[in-house]
Amino acid sequence: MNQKKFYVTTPIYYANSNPHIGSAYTTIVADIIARYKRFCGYEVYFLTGTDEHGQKIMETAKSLGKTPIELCDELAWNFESLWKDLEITNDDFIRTTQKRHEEVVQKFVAKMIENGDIYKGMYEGWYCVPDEAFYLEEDIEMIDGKKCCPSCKRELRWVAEENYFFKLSAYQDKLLELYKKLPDFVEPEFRKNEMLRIIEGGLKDLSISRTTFNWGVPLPGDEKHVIYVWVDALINYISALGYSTSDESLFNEFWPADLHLMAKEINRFHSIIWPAMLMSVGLPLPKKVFAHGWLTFNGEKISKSTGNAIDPRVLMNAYGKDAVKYYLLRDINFGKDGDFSEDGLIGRINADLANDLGNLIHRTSAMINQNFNGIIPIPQQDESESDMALRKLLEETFKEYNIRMEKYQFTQALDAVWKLIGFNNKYIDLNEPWKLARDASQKERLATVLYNLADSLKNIALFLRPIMTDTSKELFLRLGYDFESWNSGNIDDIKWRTVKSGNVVKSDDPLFPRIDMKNFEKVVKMEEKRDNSVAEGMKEIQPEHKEPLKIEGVELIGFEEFGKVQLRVALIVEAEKVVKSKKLVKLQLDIGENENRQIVAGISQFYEPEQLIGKKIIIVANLKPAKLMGIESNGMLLAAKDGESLRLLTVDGEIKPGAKIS
RNA sequence: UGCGGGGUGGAGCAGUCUGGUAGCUCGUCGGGCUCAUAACCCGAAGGCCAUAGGUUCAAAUCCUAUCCCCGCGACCA
Repeated sequence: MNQKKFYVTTPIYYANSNPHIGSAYTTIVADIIARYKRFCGYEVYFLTGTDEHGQKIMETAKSLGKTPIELCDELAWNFESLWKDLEITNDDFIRTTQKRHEEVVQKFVAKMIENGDIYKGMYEGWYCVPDEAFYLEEDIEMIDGKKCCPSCKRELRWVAEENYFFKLSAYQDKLLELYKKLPDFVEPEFRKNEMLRIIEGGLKDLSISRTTFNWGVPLPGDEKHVIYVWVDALINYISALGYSTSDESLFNEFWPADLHLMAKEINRFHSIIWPAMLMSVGLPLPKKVFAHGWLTFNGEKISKSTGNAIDPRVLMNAYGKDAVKYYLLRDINFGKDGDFSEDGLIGRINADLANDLGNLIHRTSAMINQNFNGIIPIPQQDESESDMALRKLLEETFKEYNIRMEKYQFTQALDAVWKLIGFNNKYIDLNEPWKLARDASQKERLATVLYNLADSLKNIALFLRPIMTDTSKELFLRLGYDFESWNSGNIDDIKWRTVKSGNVVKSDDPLFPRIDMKNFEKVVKMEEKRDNSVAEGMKEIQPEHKEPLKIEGVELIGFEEFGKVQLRVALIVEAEKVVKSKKLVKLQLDIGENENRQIVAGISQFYEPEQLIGKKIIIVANLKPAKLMGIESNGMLLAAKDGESLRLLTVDGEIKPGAKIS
């Protein structure tokens, strides 16, 4: 028997910060796809992991006083334990610092070298040493006949750093061919078009090695260089399968991948660079790359700086895994950007889970209890008009559900299931079983109606199985099945009149109680989370978890460290709006000791220039100069910001400009 | 200004590729039912599909131009 195979991957997440709802989204979807495919009889391999090399990780580790591997260990653990809590069914968790991965990376790159796709070149250009930045020829400013930095006006130096390059440009035509041959290679379609435009616009060779730091995989043949993180990271998809090792059985079984899932910002790496790399070493290409959209949270973009990077566990613990998963898939059209809001989640829970599904379960089991002592009765052979309609709808739902799931259109798949749920509620009204129950001659009809309803619940449980696993399982148990019959279920068990008569229905508390908004406190409070208290709440909710590593702020700093920041009082002498800019105001400051200072601040939405003149504000006096819209800024003013409003920090009473703050 | 996404009844969205009665959920209003979680079922009101041109027998859908909103970057050091 040649069993159908399916290999699905998430990106490996960068071990630079903790998982949030965004990374959870990708992983949850991958998990649902894996579960669905298994349900359909596929042998599935599902891979996720962490990306642990690169300069950023080195720097983050340093700033936390840890070694890179200590940082990675902690963060990898945080990811792994989150997936465990979410009951993600990944088959492997790969870390790029594992030996099994690093060895494959070296072999892979060695092969690229062997095939003549890597060459040593110069990464060169006009470099501003103080700014640590390269500038393009067209951006350079000419001052006194010298090439100068457009930002700080200092003279630029021609700098050349030795690097290895991958001949990505050589794969332009082959990639175009690939996109032409497989129109569905990249989805959604608008993402494919985006990639096509990038390819058509011309591909530059990719610098794939670095010498300025060493936290990475050494380049074979020239160990001064480490391999560029992205090249390193992408190879995880095959290193996890044991490619080029003594045991290639997984690789032979599952490669090429059926689906690489990710968010849109890293689509380019998967749709252009990765296929080119595989072409270079002569391996088959993945069958599909799917780049989904971004989530906002309550309408705001998710970012660590605004503090709304919610730990998914907070929501899962408060509302239940299934509810959150249902909401994510039902309300956010997979592929496009979408908003995750707690109100939306509660709305779905009440309308769809409590009112429609939960209530259907409850009323059905209550009637079976009342009329048949909880035993699922035996139906009559005949089908009434409403029975036939129910049967027809079940068959249509089955088709629609599978078509949609195959295309990763979860919203539409769930929509179809909920139409079926809705019709079952209507079916009850059409048949009025409470009236049948009062008429002894209608006992058989009553049995049929209730049997059909129980049968529907069983089918609904199966439809929901890949997505709402706990609910599906619980529903099976309530219908008198044991765990084993649920666990061994298969998509083809979704069939008309196959629930077992004689099973004893368990009546229990409502599966999804309604959430009464009046007496309910939301888990995420927009105000509080800004000061990190979500992390506090999280500790309480799940004390069994090791305390999550805190990357952003909160850690204590020493006095000396604070002392490095020089704060001073400054008098605003002049203020003018920067032309053509939305936010910038240029300020001339008196900072005492006969010194004047120019700074540029992004506050024009909050203050008119006239209001500013004469104000005494607080500035950071020893900040590196920066260039904003071509204007030099030598410092930064302090201001308090709360959502839409912003107020400057000032001093309480008279004090000379230039006074130091300590 | 670049790149990308979007503007569809009060709210949130689908439909746009492959033109042909504008659909779903929530909300509102009216009715029904009582097995059920103040749930369920039926009905109604409410949209010139951002704007202006064009193609067509026919445009939310195709073409052109414009306006507005969001994300990233540029200017939030």
